[in-house]
Amino acid sequence: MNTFAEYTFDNKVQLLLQQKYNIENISSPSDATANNIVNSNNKNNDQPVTNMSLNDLSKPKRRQVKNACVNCQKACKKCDEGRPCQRCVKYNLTETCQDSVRKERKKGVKRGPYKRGRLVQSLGERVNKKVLKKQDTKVLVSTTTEDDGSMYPHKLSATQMSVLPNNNKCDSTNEYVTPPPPSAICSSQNNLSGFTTSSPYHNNQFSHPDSIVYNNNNIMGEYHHDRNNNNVNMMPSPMSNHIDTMATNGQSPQHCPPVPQEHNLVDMYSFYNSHIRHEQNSLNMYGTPVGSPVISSAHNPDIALNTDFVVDLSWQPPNTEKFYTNFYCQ
DNA sequence: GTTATCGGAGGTTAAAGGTG
DNA sequence: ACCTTTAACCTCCGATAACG
Ligand SMILES: [Zn+2]
Ligand SMILES: [Zn+2]
Repeated sequence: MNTFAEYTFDNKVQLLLQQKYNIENISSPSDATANNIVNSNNKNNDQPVTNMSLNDLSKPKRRQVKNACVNCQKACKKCDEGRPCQRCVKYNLTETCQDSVRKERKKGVKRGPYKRGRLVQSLGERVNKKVLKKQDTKVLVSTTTEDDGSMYPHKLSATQMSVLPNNNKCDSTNEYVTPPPPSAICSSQNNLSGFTTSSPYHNNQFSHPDSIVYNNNNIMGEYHHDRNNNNVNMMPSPMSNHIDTMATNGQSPQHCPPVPQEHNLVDMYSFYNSHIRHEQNSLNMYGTPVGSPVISSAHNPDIALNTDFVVDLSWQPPNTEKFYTNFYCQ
């Protein structure tokens, strides 16, 4: 049974999630395990958690009733749901077979800080869970991977996805900014330190969307970043003929410092976030500076090997409905 | 041998602690 | 606001005691 049928991802992604969480249906209980425990002040690393099925081999779980009857409780014996319960019938205690009363849990008991640290899930983990819980069924997908420039999810495979941090939203103001540019698997002519003018990301810029909204196997919308629509605050991407920035809306390109080459996405995006976006992005001008990362799996094999999705979580464009989880697929 | 007892292993769950 | 951890509270397995 495929419980992901109504999802917007291709079968490979669904299979990957199923295998990863060792589940068959969505209502399975919490899958939190001791994996990936870090100190609460540590940074989130985006290594995916595997082996959700470590305790597969353990004995079956003990079943117990929610509320034992008074007689069984006193005897420390197994009760059942019936009133009278089987044991009370057997011992002729049917008149007194009633639910035992449960104490209310004490309030105000201080505990101190967590002793074992906190299970910090990578962004990808969290998003996967959302997917499994059928939240955010509207998904924005952007990709640039195929040779033909197609952006459509059915062309993607799970192994080509990776995870990005959630840096889309301004933390301390009401200003919403563009998310960082999507990474892309690029041809060898691209590198980490900048876009080239012949990036396959844009080699079909007028015939292929840079992003699409994909919902229940239907294409809900396409977005081209050379459109000048302020309200459609899609991620910017570099125009091939823009040297300094990828300003939209006919505004002049502006100079900005290049993003240093980094070998991990978190670092790159945190740089982008802290140094670039506040200078470059505003409600009126969305720009991606030269030097914004374009990731090539050839340049950073770890990305291809260790990650599943490229994801930006929800952000809110000005004066529009809330957007949903975005999956950037490498 | 049969039944009663009950320590404590294992299960449940809501308040405390933590994050964005 | 929402999620995870922790521990209070619970059930009942199974070792042992009590019984006859
Ligand atoms: Zn009972
Ligand atoms: Zn009973």
